[in-house]
Amino acid sequence: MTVTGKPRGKYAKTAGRRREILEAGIDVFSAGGFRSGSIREIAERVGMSQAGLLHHFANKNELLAAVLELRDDQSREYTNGDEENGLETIRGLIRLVEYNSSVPGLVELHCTLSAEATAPDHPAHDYFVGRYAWVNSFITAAFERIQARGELAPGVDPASAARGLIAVIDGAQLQWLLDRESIDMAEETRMFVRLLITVEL
Amino acid sequence: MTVTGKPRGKYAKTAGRRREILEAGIDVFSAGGFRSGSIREIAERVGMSQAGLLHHFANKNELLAAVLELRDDQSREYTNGDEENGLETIRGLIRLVEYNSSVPGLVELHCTLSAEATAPDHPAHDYFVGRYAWVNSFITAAFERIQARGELAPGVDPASAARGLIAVIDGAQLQWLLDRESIDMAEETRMFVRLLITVEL
DNA sequence: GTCTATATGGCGATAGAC
DNA sequence: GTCTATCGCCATATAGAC
Repeated sequence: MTVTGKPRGKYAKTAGRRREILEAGIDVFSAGGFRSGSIREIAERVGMSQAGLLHHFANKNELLAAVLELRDDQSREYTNGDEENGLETIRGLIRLVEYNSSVPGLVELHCTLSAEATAPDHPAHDYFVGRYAWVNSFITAAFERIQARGELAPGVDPASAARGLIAVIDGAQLQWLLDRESIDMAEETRMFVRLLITVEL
Repeated sequence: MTVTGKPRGKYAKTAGRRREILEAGIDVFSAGGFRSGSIREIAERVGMSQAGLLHHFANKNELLAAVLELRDDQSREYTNGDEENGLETIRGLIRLVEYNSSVPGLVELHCTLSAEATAPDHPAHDYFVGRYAWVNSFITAAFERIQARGELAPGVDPASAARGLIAVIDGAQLQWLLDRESIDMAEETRMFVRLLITVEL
């Protein structure tokens, strides 16, 4: 949605500032959630006043939307695997989980906001509902291709496998955030996938 | 921790009042989380002033602790199965998930608060860390007994199975709260358990 | 583009009357 | 046991100077 043609002149500085704000926004919303995180604190982190921040984003909701968009852009790079090969899609997902272990802030952001957003009146509710529906159909399609090659364990339904895989990933994140020594998110994910397929992962 | 000997006289009314407050607390903390939920709103729901509520609970944190304790008391009844039979313990867990489908408020409370409490400075952080550790060892022990009877699928580690089962349950709750039509929590849990064992569930 | 100042309102906690 | 009143703090958003 960002205008892409003009990153020069004084707009370059503005774009940089916006980016700084979004990074700080990830940190603050990660730790306190959206409702309790304050744009004041985000502003202080980038060394400006709260009113100064609101020059770049009309209001708090718009800032949240921009934060979510940035997060999406970043993690989408990981899912760009071979679209034809279902197993490769799943492997890409596991690589994403592995990468997530190195950026606790992003995991915290997702976990905190997705739970908060289960409330129907939350400003990110529709975003998360849509996102889960999309991810679900994406992973279901991958398992369907795996099944078509006869590599899905007998009695396993692709859609159910997708829901289960997403659940395992989210649930493992929660356990990991509560106690980082308690679980290896990627390993737990691999364990689950191995139960679902008949070939080497 | 409640004094159990004296539910008569004027204390009976107080105990009833406390209970009312806790029920309303579940509703409010479910919807808005602890940080954004206000004791003012809880008070209004039971028809009293905020100061009146604070006669029963010294402060907001103490109210949260009491809410969590009540929730624990309620769900503990479901885990009282046959301690010797590992599979029966798992079945009890699935019955609990089934029951949860009928009380969205409790699911919301757990999902919202556990995510919020991943922040180390959250007043319920220690509670959730301890609770997950306890549940984990409880379920691990169940899978160990299943394994001892030769009913665990080959190559499955009891501790890993426990972590995975907890993850599936938590993750399914999140999907269910975001879209109640998208998933059957108990069925998804059963699907996972069937992958882990070699006998009928 | 960033600031100060301010309007407006919600919060938790306490003091003290009844 | 419950209330009203109030204190002190923090929040978002806006107006207007520079």
